[in-house]
Amino acid sequence: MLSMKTQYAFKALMYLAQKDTGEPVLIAEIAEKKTIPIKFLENILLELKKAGILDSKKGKGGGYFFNQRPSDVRLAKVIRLIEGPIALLPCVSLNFYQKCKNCDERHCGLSNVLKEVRDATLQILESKTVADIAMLGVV
Amino acid sequence: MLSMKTQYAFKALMYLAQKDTGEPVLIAEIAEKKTIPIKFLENILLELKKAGILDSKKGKGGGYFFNQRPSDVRLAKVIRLIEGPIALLPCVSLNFYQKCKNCDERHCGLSNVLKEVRDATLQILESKTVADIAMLGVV
DNA sequence: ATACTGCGTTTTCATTGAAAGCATAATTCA
DNA sequence: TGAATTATGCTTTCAATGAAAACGCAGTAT
Repeated sequence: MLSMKTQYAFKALMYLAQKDTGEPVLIAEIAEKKTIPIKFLENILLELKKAGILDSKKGKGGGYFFNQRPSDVRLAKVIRLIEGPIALLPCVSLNFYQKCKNCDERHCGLSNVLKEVRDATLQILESKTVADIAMLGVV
Repeated sequence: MLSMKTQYAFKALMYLAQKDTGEPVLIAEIAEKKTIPIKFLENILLELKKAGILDSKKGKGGGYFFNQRPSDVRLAKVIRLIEGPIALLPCVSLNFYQKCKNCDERHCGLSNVLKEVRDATLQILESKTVADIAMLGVV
């Protein structure tokens, strides 16, 4: 299951994408509209900024806005950034690989199956973007 | 990512399935061969027993053994039992459904995508069994 | 200059994961 | 019957993580 943090990240991104105007949006506004604890949200938005997905402006008229186009932000990227590995085991992860003790991966039936799961999952999460999930939200 | 507990559960099940002989196997033997903390393993095996997957016998010559055939134990069942929901969000889970606040699921782009992920995942985890992953392990 | 707004650092609190300890119940075998 | 063997039940512990709250600093517009 995705953590609260990741869920909040998606809600914030969807909100920004739906507002559509390129104008900066206040953290406080996102927090209120999406009922996210404001200090927690600050953290999340900062991570998204450091990853190059969002950018921000301080002072009056400041706030957060997209640095990349929402249609360029793949869901897999957001999940890896906020949540961590997508795979179900470390020894199956592409981006966070770690060898698992006590199992020879070449012949481990479990990791073979979980690789299939990973690939099926990634095929979806790498093809869908923030723009996709924001559009459906508006319907 | 799957918890240690779930990984241990799979290791134990694979070990039992590979031994093949219907004879009871000591908790201590599984714990040693698979380097699993013994008291933790006791708990796990007990859960598997309560779920009807394994059975046990006390006293000399006792231990754990399969109650169902390994080829009847789907991976999805084990994960749901030990780990919990397979879906990435509660509002997308079949077996552990919970409504999520602040989002109308019918029109939520995120939950729509995560439903696709869930279905792709389940298609694999519902079709593979303990027997499958145990066989590959022996190759 | 000052109000506004994001940034940084630290602390807290509750929950969960991952065990360890110890006593009890069932079974076998001598 | 009794002792050894093995699983079961119940409680406690310990560390890590998730989810925040507190407080103050830094940049920007007017």
